[in-house]
Amino acid sequence: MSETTATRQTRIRQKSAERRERQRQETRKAILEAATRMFEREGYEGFSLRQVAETIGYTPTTIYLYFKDKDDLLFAVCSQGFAEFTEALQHAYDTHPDPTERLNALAWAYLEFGLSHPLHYQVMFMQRSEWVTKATDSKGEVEGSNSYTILMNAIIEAMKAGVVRMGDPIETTNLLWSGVHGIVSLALSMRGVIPKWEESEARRLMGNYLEMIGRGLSP
Amino acid sequence: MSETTATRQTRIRQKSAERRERQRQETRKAILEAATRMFEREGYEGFSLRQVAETIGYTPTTIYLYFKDKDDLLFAVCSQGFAEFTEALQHAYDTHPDPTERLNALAWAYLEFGLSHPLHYQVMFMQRSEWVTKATDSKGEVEGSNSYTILMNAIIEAMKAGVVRMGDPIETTNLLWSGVHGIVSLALSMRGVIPKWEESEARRLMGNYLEMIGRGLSP
DNA sequence: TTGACATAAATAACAGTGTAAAGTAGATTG
DNA sequence: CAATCTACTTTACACTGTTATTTATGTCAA
Repeated sequence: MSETTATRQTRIRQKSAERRERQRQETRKAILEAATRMFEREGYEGFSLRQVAETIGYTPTTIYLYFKDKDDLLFAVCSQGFAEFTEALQHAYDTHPDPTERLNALAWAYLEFGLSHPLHYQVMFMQRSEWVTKATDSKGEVEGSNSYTILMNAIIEAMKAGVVRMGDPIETTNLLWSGVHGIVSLALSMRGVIPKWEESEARRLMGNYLEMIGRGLSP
Repeated sequence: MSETTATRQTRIRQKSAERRERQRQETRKAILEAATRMFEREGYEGFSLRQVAETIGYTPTTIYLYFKDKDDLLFAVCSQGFAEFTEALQHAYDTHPDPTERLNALAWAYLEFGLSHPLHYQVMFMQRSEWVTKATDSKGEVEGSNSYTILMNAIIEAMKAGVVRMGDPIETTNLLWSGVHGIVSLALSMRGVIPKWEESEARRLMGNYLEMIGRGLSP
């Protein structure tokens, strides 16, 4: 009997540990969600640890039990952004078999992500761009699944298909990347500053850009 | 006699007022210079009003007698950056009569400014891009003397000369602008983050970009 | 069941930040 | 000489992120 009680006790103990762990992940998730809402409302500069804590009825210091510091929390918020971004590109990649259309679709998806997640985009690629590597590293992603490599693969295939002139794939990827990044970052920077720079202008610019590199990159 | 003393007094009073005004501008300049040094060392996020005050032996509140608030001081720092930037572009414009070379020179000057003034560039065009208009407005510049218009004029002339295909000058300017901005901002964001992205990579990328748009924009 | 222990959360405190209101020596002026 | 004006400081407030310390609360073995 001592044996059965022993096993029962260990079972209970394990269940208990599981439940505690589950609860821990739950409050962690609650903090993260509150932080995300907070970030999407206030942006990078207005993001405040204490306010996040307040909205979910915790003391500021409690957050430190679940995240190393403010940066760590904000990075967790951004990680979701990176995941969504990669997913958007991957979807564009998967749904367009034709090499040329695929490249265009990737550029458009890139733009749409930036326009629909301006705050995320800005912190991911402008304010805290050092996180781009940290994000892909921490998720242990294989080479082929991060956003940069998706773009590069599309370019390599376009080269193979003979619709893009041959050359160092990395250089060409950087060329395309900096182009779309320039359009997106400029659109986000200038929206509300220069009247002309609404979303429509960003889209027209992207159209012109794709048209131009269609000529400039053709073999 | 009362008249001569009266005029003498008024003269003295005026000189005194002038001297006070001169001293006032002097301390204002001292604050601005300290702020500039501070900014170039600490960057946008690390920029602190109280530290600026400390380095020049003033109380924090004194700065408010010369600048409206922290933002106003930082904007004054940036204004110098904008002036230098415009000057660099203007110089590139003036020293290259050939339309094609002129466009290339403008792009290279743009890149060099960004690489040699990374902190200024980032705050001017990435963190606080709303100041681009404020800067040109406050200086009361004519249409033709700000950086954007320099670029556009170069493009208009390149179109007239038949080396760039006809089209809406504004659209083409935006295309070129977003391209070089993409290269510069990405270079600054990724320096130190991705090993490959040193300055040399930015320059190689600019070379490729100019080569490509040479084909893509040719008539 | 009780006493030791671990875990979660809160308190208190520190060193910063920008900013506004009130006070204070010293020059300027009638 | 007294009043006023000017440049500046002192004081204070409401924030910020972060650390060390306490206080409950639940878990666990004897």
